Amino acid sequence: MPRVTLQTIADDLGVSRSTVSNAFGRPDQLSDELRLRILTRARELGFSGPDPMARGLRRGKVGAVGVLVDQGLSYAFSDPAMVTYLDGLASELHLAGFGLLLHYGTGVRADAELISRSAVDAWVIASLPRNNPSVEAALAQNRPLVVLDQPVLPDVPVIGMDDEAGAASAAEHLLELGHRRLGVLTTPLQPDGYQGIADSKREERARYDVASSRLAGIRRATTAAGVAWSEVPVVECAANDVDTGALGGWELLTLDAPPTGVIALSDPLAIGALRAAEELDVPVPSSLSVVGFDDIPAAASTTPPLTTVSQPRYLRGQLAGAVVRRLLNAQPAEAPAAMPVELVARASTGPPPAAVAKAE
Amino acid sequence: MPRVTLQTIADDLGVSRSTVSNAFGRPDQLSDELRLRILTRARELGFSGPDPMARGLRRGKVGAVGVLVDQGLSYAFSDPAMVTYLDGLASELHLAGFGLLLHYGTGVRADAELISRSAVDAWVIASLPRNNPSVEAALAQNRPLVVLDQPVLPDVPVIGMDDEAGAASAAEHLLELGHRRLGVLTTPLQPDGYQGIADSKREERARYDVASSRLAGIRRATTAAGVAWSEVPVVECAANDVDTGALGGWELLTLDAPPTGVIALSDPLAIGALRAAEELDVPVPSSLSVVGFDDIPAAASTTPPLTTVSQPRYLRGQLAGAVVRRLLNAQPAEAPAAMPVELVARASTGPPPAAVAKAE
DNA sequence: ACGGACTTCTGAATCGATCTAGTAATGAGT
DNA sequence: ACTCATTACTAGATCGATTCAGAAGTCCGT
Repeated sequence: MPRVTLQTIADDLGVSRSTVSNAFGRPDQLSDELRLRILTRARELGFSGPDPMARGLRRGKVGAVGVLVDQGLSYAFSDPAMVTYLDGLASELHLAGFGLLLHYGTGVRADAELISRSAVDAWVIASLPRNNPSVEAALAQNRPLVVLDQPVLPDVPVIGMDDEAGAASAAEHLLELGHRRLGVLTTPLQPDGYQGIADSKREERARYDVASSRLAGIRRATTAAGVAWSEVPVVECAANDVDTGALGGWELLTLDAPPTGVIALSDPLAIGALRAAEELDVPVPSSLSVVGFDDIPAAASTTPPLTTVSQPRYLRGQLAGAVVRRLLNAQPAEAPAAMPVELVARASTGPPPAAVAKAE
Repeated sequence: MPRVTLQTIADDLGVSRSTVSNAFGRPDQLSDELRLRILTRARELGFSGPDPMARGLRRGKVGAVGVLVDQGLSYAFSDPAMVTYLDGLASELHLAGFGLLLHYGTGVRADAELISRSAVDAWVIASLPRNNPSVEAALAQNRPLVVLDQPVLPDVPVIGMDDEAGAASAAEHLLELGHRRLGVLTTPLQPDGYQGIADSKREERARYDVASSRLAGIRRATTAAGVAWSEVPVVECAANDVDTGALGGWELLTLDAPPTGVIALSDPLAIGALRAAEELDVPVPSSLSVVGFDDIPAAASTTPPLTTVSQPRYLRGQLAGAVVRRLLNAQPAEAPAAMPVELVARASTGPPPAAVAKAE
């Protein structure tokens, strides 16, 4: 049994294919009476509308925006901040009639190949490392493309925040409270699963721009306050989740001279640090202050509630969608200004313990 | 500047379009030397491979599987069980070269329209209510289709579990411990945002098959044990998350005759119930037993660790992917057997308090 | 020197729609 | 009665690839 196409219906009804096409796509081009007859007969014949592929070819649009996410889906979606971004993105694009085509941005050759073969109208890169073949593949398609967070690419709009300033404000918050002994818990710097102290070489070679900028912000703030960067231990966590954060927290808190203030580059890591502190019987905030990043919903209900750098994530997702739409309409997409960040001071931070403060 | 196509390259090199096509898709059809020349020139001209749409039209495949999720993305992805399903699904399909095209399955007319217009090779319905226009739209495309969990549809393979048996075993577990006063916390029965006691009418009209089956299982078990179903309060939660679960938990625990055993139809709801118990100073498990459903990762580390009905979610996602692949290869997809379920007894359940047990 | 078997490449049909330009018919205005 | 619009529909080119049937050339064995 051959497939039902516009032609099938046209022949059946004795009208031209164009007319049938118009019945679906341009109701004003034919009489209501005929249109109704066509639609009815189409339904009877089991025709569910013009073939999306053929229409896509002719029109030059498919109604899908490709999204490249890091690693596995569970990884991407176990990060609450990412979920919120994607939710904002999806809602905005959905309104404009686009679906989200999810692909792994692993950078593996076969995956990059897949990306080249994907029928989409535009691409959104959702927080990937630099020098990623998957990203190259998406770029090569010469379609509109926007980046969420990272990587920073020439001539590509990035929807990001002022990571450096945000991180600096987190550090300044602790410094102003009197902390001199700081520690950092960072999200991965390279996609290689490394866990542990990140030396300066590793820091320089970072392939995640966001982590890079945040570290730079902290470095700037500490240096300005007279705290040498070399004395700030940076522990890299292999994944961005609470368990891994707890691991990193242990590592920081069991150092010979443990920090009195910890800056985590994400809330899950910060929550992990809180857990580590609890497990090690280090009271927060009296003996240890913890600052997070992103202000995910859970941040408000930790014990104690987490001080964190807030950013409008849903909004940023939406903005990314809006920029994609502009680009698709061939409107210039002035690179949007970085979104504002704001430190939300809750109860996980306070002055350092007197003893340590005096020892300085 | 016109677009670069196979023809552009063919003309440039003085070969036929077919040969250029073969250079990309069938390396054995031409000499290595010519192939290399074509590929090189193509790269120079900024050609990133055959147009996916055109290829899709001709081949009848696009390399994308549509996924219909309930409500918003954040809703779908705030459900850890769903994320795990999708992860398994994505990993399986990814191997076969497919991306996931996410669409909302809201059932709104405009959305259903979008679905009809989507270029995909197959559909996966990820846990939607019955009588959903979006599902109809996907079905109408006459493409391979599988359902994850719900809705149950004639002639459509469902990747599900034996919800009734699982729920029954949860109820039996409590009954065997001696509980006679049970309460149920259910996920939505209808997609209308209702929160509160679900009467029998609402139960009958449920549009979520999974919740329906689980309730039926509990009913069977309680009835068999001589506990009248009409005496088991069923509180419906408007959303499947911890906060909403806590709300429902409050409602159950502040009844005139509060239950000593609560069966939650999902782990987030169960965790919410634990929180409500804590807030109300009801000790678990000495005064209250709580059973969850799904065994999400968080279930093992609640206080106390949650007794829950475990099911292989990642595996089920993969299985769904495998079934899609079979269907795409026109192989018959014998409806796969329902996956095994298993009650994992942890510390959130125990015998009912003596006083209440005696009172019965 | 001839038939067969390869290898390498080409021509043309085809996938299923959209869309521009144009035809035929009807009605309105002068 | 003649022009000019408007409405309702159609013919045919087009989007950019894939693929099958064959053409042209090369190599081999007899």
